[in-house]
Amino acid sequence: MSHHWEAARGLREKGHRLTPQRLAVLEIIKAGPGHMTVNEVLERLKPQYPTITIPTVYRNLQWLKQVGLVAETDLGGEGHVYEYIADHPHHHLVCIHCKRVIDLPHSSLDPLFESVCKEYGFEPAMKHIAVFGVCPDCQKHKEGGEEQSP
Amino acid sequence: MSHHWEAARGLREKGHRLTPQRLAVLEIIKAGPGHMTVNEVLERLKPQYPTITIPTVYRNLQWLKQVGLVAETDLGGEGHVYEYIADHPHHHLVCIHCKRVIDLPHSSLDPLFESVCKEYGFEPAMKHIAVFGVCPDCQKHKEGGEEQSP
DNA sequence: GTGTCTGCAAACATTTTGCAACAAG
DNA sequence: CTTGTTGCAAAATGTTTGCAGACAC
Repeated sequence: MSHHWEAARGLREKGHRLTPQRLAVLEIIKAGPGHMTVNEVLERLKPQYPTITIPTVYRNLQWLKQVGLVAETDLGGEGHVYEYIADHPHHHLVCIHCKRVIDLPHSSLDPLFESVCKEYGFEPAMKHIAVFGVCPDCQKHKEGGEEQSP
Repeated sequence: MSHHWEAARGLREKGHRLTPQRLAVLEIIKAGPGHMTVNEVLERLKPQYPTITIPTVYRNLQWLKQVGLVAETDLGGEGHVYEYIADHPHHHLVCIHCKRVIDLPHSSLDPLFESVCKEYGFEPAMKHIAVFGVCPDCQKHKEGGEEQSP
């Protein structure tokens, strides 16, 4: 449960400083259910680190994104969401009605990425893509529930 | 240069109110070069409508988006960008280095949209998708220009 | 010990809202 | 005339910054 510190250890060699807050943010984001907003990360951090503040969370999330351990995505809600991505990139289908998020394997994006790469010489660098649309359930009851968040 | 009012006329039938500001926003966004931020729209509006304000621009942009004449996208910069889309959807490749935006025909997205539709029963509803990555030029001089905005 | 990170407070930018006056239909 | 829109001011986010003290290395 703590061998992912090794990934962080490697970062220390590269001149990065491993503070408790950084490792805590990393653990939270790794353990968390899918993606989390900055505030969700903060709330889960507070029990262990009551003194932690939003700027620190922002800075550490940016840092984690920069070193490639975390992906930042805009799922259309309030603010960005962050997710741990070690080595198996995946993406999201976001229902614009019920706000449900369906995981999309990276392979579905491959054709797009490849055609973009071959036809335009453009090298996609997205760890996460959010495709907005209507999920099967909401297609059935199109006049049913607009908002079914918990 | 004003036959696109017909599109707007049709909206009046459906109970939408056609104010000068709305038509002005539509004209600006239609004439504008590609995509524009809210502030860019506002600035271009001001010469003709010195009294127009940000909330009005926001509201009218939302309205245009709702009636399907304008697409809203997050290109990663500050705030969203808006673009006129009558009937030929297209998408964007955004270079994370030089910020250049390359147009991507809708056909490149078709395989993705179809696979998502068939395999997940999920109906994509995105008018615009932004794919972030590195453009050919920036791949060549990888240590060259990070920021080459005007 | 040095240089970076944290925490605090405040600033910032973007987007939204309440409301009185106004204009489209 | 009736209903929806405008413009103004202000608020509500979400995110960033400056700085003194603390901490990793």
